[in-house]
Formats: sequence, C-alpha cells, structure tokens
Amino acid sequence: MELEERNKRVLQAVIDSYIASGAPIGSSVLVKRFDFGVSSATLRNIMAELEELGYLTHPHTSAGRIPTDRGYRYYIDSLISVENDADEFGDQLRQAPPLHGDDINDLMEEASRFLATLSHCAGVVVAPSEPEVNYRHIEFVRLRGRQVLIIFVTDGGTVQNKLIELDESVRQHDLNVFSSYLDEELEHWSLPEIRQRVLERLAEEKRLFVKLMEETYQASQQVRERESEKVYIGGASQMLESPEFATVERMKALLKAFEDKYKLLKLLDRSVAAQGIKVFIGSENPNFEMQGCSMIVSSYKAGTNIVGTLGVIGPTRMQYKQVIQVVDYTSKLLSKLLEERFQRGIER
Amino acid sequence: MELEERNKRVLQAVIDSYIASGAPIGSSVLVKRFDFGVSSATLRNIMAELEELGYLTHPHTSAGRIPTDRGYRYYIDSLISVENDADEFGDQLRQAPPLHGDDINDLMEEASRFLATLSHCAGVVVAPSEPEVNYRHIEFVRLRGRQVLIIFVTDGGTVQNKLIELDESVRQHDLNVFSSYLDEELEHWSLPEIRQRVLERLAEEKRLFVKLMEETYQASQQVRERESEKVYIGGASQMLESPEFATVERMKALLKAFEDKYKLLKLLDRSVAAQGIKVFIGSENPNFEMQGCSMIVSSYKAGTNIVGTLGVIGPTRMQYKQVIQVVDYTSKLLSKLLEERFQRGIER
DNA sequence: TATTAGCACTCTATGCGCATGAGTGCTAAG
DNA sequence: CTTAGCACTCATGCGCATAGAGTGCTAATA
Repeated sequence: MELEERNKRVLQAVIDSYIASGAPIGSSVLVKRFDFGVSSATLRNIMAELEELGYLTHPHTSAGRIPTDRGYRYYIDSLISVENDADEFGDQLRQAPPLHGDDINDLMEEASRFLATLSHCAGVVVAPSEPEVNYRHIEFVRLRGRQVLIIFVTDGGTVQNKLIELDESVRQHDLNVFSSYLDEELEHWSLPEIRQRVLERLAEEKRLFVKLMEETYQASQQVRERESEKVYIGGASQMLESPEFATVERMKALLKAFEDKYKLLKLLDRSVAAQGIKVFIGSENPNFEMQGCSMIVSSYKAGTNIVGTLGVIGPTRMQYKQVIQVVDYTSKLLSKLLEERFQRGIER
Repeated sequence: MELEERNKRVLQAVIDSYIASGAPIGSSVLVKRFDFGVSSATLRNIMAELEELGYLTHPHTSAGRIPTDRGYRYYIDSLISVENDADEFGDQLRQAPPLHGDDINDLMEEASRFLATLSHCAGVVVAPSEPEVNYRHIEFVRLRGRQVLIIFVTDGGTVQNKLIELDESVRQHDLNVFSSYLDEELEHWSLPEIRQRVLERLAEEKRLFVKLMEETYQASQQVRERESEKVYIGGASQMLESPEFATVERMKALLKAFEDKYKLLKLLDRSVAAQGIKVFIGSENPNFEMQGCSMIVSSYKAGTNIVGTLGVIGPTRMQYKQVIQVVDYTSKLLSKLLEERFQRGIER
C-alpha cells in the first residue's frame, strides 16, 4: 500500500496542480512546473502506475490526469501536513474580523458565514445537541385564559419556549409559586429527577402542580427536539462560484440537499463522536445528492462538554490545506468564545 | 391606450401560450390553437401592432413573439380575472395540507414552504414588524454574577430575549421585585411610558431600578431590531426548476439575492402599506439582481392589526393566475390562523 | 378599407467534415 | 530503469451547407 517516495511526490504534484488549475494535468505540465529530474515519458509511466492503483484517472484518452476520490483520500491522509504555526494563511486567518454575537443563535449564524467567507465554500454549523441540558430557570407566563407560555433558560443562557394549553384556567400566582419551587429544586436536580419527585411526593395532594409538571416535562422534550434540529448554513452561493458547479443539474441537486437540512444534520451528527477534523471526500458521503462534494467537519465544545458540529461543504476540488485550517481555527474560536461566555458568568 | 377587443384577445392568447410552453409564439401556432377566424397573415399584422405598442417583442427576426414586461403588466391588470370561486385549482388549494405550527416561527417557516410547494416558486414570509409591540410580561433571570437575561413576552406569545451585563452584581430577589412591578405597570402602559415614569418618579431613590429600567429599555430596542429582520424563504430550489434559470449566471445572481435577506426585506416592506395583492414584474423590481423575476406579494394581519408581508418570487414567465390565487389564499389562511391563535386566548 | 395569399428574406439550429493540438501508450534504444 | 520517438485517440473549434420556422411586404381580393 505504501508508495515509492517519488510516486508520492508525483501524486502530490498532480493533485496540487489540479486543485490550483482545475484542468487535467498532463505529463508536460509536470515537467514544466516541477523539477523531478526525469522526462515526461517517465512521468507518464508513473502516472499510469498511479492510475492502475486507483489514485488517478483521466476523463478521456487524450486528456491529462485528475485525482480520483481515492487519490484525494491518500492526499489528505498521507501527503499534506497542516502546520498551524507561522504560515501566511494562518496569519490571515487570525486577522479575520472576530465573531461578536452575544445571542447564541446570532453567534452560530455568524460562525457559518465566517466559515463560508474564509473557505469559499458553504459553511455549516449545527447547534449543540445538549443531550443533558441543565435548565437554570423555568418560567410560566399566563397569556390568555388557558394558554400558558413556558420559558426554559439553560445554563448557557439559551432561551427556549413552548406554548401549552391547560384544561382549566390557572392564576398567574399559582404559576409563580410553581416556578419558584422549580427554581429551588433545579439547583440540585435535573428536570426528569424533579418530575419524579413531584410525581411521588405530591401525588393527589396538589393536582394542579402535578398536571403542570407533566406539561412542563413534555414541553421540555418537544423543545429539545426542535432545538436540536438547528442547522445554520452560510454562503451557499459561495461554493457555486467554483467551476465544478457550472452545470445547472449539479447546482440544483446541491441546493435541494441544503434545503433538506435534516438530512444534512444526520450526516454531520454521525461524525460528532470523533475528536478533531474529519474529511469526507466525494463518494464517501453516503446517500447524499452531492457527487463531487467534500465535507470538512470538526466538533466544538460549548462550556463544559456540550458539543456541536461545524464545517464546510465544497467541491471535491478544494484547497484542502487552507480549508482544514479554517475549520480547525473556527472550531477552536467558537469553543473559546462559548467557554468565555460561560466563564464570564462564573467569576464573581 | 385601450386596445381593440380583438387585439386584446390576441395578446392574451400569446401570453397564455407563452406561459404554457415557454417558446416564442408564432402566428401559425395561434391559428392552430385558437379560433380567431382570421388568417395567420392578419395575426402577423396584429402582432406587429402589439409589438409597436411595446407589449410584445421577438428575440430575433425569424422567431415568434414573447411578452415584454409591459405586456405582462397589461396582462395582469386588464386581461386575467382571478375568480376565487369554484375552479379546480381553488379546490386543489383548499385540499392542501394545512399549517399547524404552534410556535410562531415554525408557522412562518411552514407558510413559506406552503407557498413554495403550491406555486413552484420561492416562498417568502416576512415576520410582522410590530411597530408598536405590547409586551405582556418581562422577566429577569440572573445567570451568573453580573449577567442577566431579560426575557420579553409579547401579547401574541412571541418570546424574545437579550443577555445584558450589569456593572454590579444583583440579587435575583431584586430582579423579581422589579419584574413584578413591570408586570403590573404593563397592563396600563407601554414600555417607553413606564420608562418615563420610572425615570421621573424613582430618580435618585432607587438607583438599581433606574439602571435596570434603562438596560431593559435598550435591550427591548435591540431585540425589536433583530426580530424585525426575520425573513423566511422556502423552496428556493423550486424556482430553479423552470428553464429560465437554465443559465448558471442567473441562478447564482438569484441565490446571492436570497442570501442577502435584508435587501429582500426592504423590497417587500415597501409594499406592506397596500392592501391586497401586488404584482411586480421583471424590471419593475428596482435595484434587485433579479432580471427575469416577478414577485407576487400580499400582506397578512396578525391579531388586531399587526401586519406582515408574504409572497412568492418566481420567473417572469409564471402561472400568474394560479400563483395569485395561492398567495391570496395563503395570506388569508395565515391571517385566520393568527386570529384564531389570538382569539383562543381571549375567550375564557 | 380590412383581409388574405404568396413569396422573398432573415436568422437559428443542426449536422458534417476537417484541421488542430494536447496528451497518451507503446516500443525500441540508451 | 530511463528516454526518445512515433502512432493513435479524442475533444475542440471552425467553416459551411442545409432545413425550417417565422416574419415583413406586396399585390390581389372582398
């Protein structure tokens, strides 16, 4: 499986050139632009060998070589090294205008645009799925008659809300009492635990509260579901700039995929578990109408260990080295911002 | 300015045919498909006349006629009649799956997809701008240290929130006291009025409350700004189906325009004032990178008289008659839903 | 005076042939 | 193992001829 050193260098040269130019790379181009110390004929032999192994292909007999998905995979895994330190692009990255949204939704949207701008691809951010949310505060507001608005505030300052309808009318005072009760309990227990306690202890005694607790619990489930489906996509039109999407068919397919955010979410979520950067190349994206697309994703931390996913989707032929840096940088940046947000509250 | 009856009918025939087929309409097609009782030569003369007047044009000498924007305008204003009653499309419309989101944001998004699906265009819904919001409840939640989350609940059940940072730490108890105070006052006064009262009456006496009031007021302004920028776009890829967007350039321009939601907002907002359906054809859309696009918009009421805008954007060559029905139906549907939402609360 | 038939004209779209050039694969010599 | 050389393939672009659609105009007609 391990290639000869020279062949590696040729493969890298082909892929680099192809990424840069977008046109199939012939042996003569390699001779002109690189110094392998061999003739074009030898390069042809090497390229034929690389094609044999499945790393390269050519669109027709008399055309130059282009990388296959497998070739890109090898390129990512073995050929490029991403040095975060001290290269011009890294500096450029650090000089990018920072994110500053104080609302968490704004922040996510900003981050997706940030990714898009710097990578010239579509930026995608999936909001933290928060499997174990700690609510800090739960508030009930009586709207009109039997309508009650439940407001959930998480530790991180995210606010979610859900409108419920009770069987009977209820006084705001009772709601306040219950809210205070919940607030106190929330310091020690999670919502499911509190629910358990209420069900056990209050049973018949305070029907209203039991009822309210049930409604609240269900609402929190629903809210969490809705919340966990949040996908932010920024700069989708960015990636249409690249010539690979010059055909209308492809563009349409791509946009359809973007509109079906849920599919995207599932795809991205699968990679959440892994730490660090993951790269999915072309056909490696399963059941996704995105032939010719690559995804570069990373996860980010929010506060303690609540984790979301973020990344970019672009043409298979993209500037992997730079884009990987962008994704890495952004995930760290976002983690830091969320951490700060968290800390800023704790101290004092 | 008024055309002869026969010429009108020819113009309508040409536009109808063109909308149906998408190809330039020649005199022979008209003879075949319609029964004007005249020969193709006469029709040629009539069409030449209509071209003279600016209603038709032809892409090159030996091609059939296609409508100009002016032609479409005349078509909309004078030629088509939209009977809401008893036609098959109306029935089809009423059989469409209803909207059911209970959260107001969900509802808007659903509505935009509803529009898109039924019109085969991109659906756009602009959230009510609520120039005079009546807050029903304002809640303060102390997060950590000096961070306080302000939660605004409007009459309609919309929840908005904003994180602020105070100079000094504050106890939740004080926040609760202030919140109760506000709640009582909110029944009689609007937020700016309350602010005025607090500033006048409490002046030096209770510095914390004055401070809090100021912060709350500012936050409410900011929140309103953010909220009023909400534009929901559904099914943008729908409209790319039509052959007019077969060129990549156009598609890109269009998508860029969609991404810049703010521009769209301003455009749509301008037509809010008018009641009923408005149709903007092609070049009538000012400074909008949407050559070849038409917009059909209407306004909807939410509760009493808070008003939003909704509509579709599609190719100039669209099924105006049907799409106008769709937009009309949707705006009424949404108004009704919001009204119900409002009523359901009031009764008991 | 309005309509119509007829015809020349224009322009597009399509297909074919051909030349060009890029790039390969193969072979035989170094 | 490398290289020079050569035949071969294929996409691309250009020129040209042709077919067909549709018009505009003119002269005849009702």
